[in-house]
Amino acid sequence: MSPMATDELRDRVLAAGEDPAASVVDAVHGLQDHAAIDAAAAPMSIAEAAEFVGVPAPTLRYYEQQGLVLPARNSSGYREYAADDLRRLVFLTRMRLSGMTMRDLRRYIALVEEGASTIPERRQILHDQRDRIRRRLRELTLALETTEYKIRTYDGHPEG
Amino acid sequence: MSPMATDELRDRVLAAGEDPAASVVDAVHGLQDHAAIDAAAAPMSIAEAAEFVGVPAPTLRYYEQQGLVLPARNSSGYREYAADDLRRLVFLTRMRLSGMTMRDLRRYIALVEEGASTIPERRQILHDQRDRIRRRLRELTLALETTEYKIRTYDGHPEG
DNA sequence: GCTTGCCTTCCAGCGCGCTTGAATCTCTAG
DNA sequence: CTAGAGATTCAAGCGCGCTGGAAGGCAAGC
Repeated sequence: MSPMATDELRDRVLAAGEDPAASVVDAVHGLQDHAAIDAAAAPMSIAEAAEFVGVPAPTLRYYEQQGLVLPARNSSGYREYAADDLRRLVFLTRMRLSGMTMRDLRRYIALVEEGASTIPERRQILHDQRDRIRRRLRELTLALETTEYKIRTYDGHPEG
Repeated sequence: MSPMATDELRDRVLAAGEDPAASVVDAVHGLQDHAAIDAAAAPMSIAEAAEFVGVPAPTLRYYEQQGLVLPARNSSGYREYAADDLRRLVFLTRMRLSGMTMRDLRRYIALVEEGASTIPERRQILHDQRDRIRRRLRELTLALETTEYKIRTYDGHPEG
């Protein structure tokens, strides 16, 4: 088990709001990928974009530094996240939440920017990621059973 | 997302063997907790114990340093993992695999060593952990759907 | 004009969970 | 007797993904 830095976005995202399980995840789920973000809407500031996808603004700067999203700048040098940038951010944060590493995400985005000829490799990356998610789901299901089993043994001794 | 070090055991465990998804997890699943480990069997060396639970030997030393398992020593100072130690190791590695942090695990084990009066708090820890696992399962299910959706969009353009 | 607040860049530091290296000791086989 | 594999301790280092601080620019309200 290498350092679970990948778990942390999840933890932070979920630790916040009132409904720790639903808020961000559900909000993101509402946007069915390339739908639901109005292309004509005014671009967002970094603070607005951060709020929108549920991560801190410095994380967006970090993602930009990693080459994952490169928003335009206004005349003062401020970032302006347009609809395309927001769609990509939604994708990125979802993939991070799925446990995809920054390394793979960098590779994937680099391919996206290279054009349609890279679609086969992109598909392969997503296939692999899908398999990892499925494997992880199996692990977690087993872990859930184990935990529930243990809880039941304690429930057999409710006096403590 | 803070560093996901918690993902690393999982990754390492699953990256190894021939059947990357099944081997260790299934082996561990076979041991239904406090069953299936022969109390009368000879104690294991650190290398054997490591192999048994599917982690490197240094990790077992690390766990010991963290107070999670304290095997007896033979006359030469070598560790001897007895049945109880092995059962605990199985528990520990499963809980790590479920995403439980070292911090919580330290707390939990400390309570175990304090005796039966700590059972209510132990149960609470496991309840919380169960909730985290369930939440994570929901997230991953959503991420899986997103990934599969994306794959389908690529499959619509099989020429690349 | 000045304060307040959000923006900028750059770079260093952190938290987690191991992982590795160095130096040394012990057991087994030949 | 000796070589080699495997054990020990201690402390330092790593990889990942942010996170925070310093130093300063820009915009809006009083």
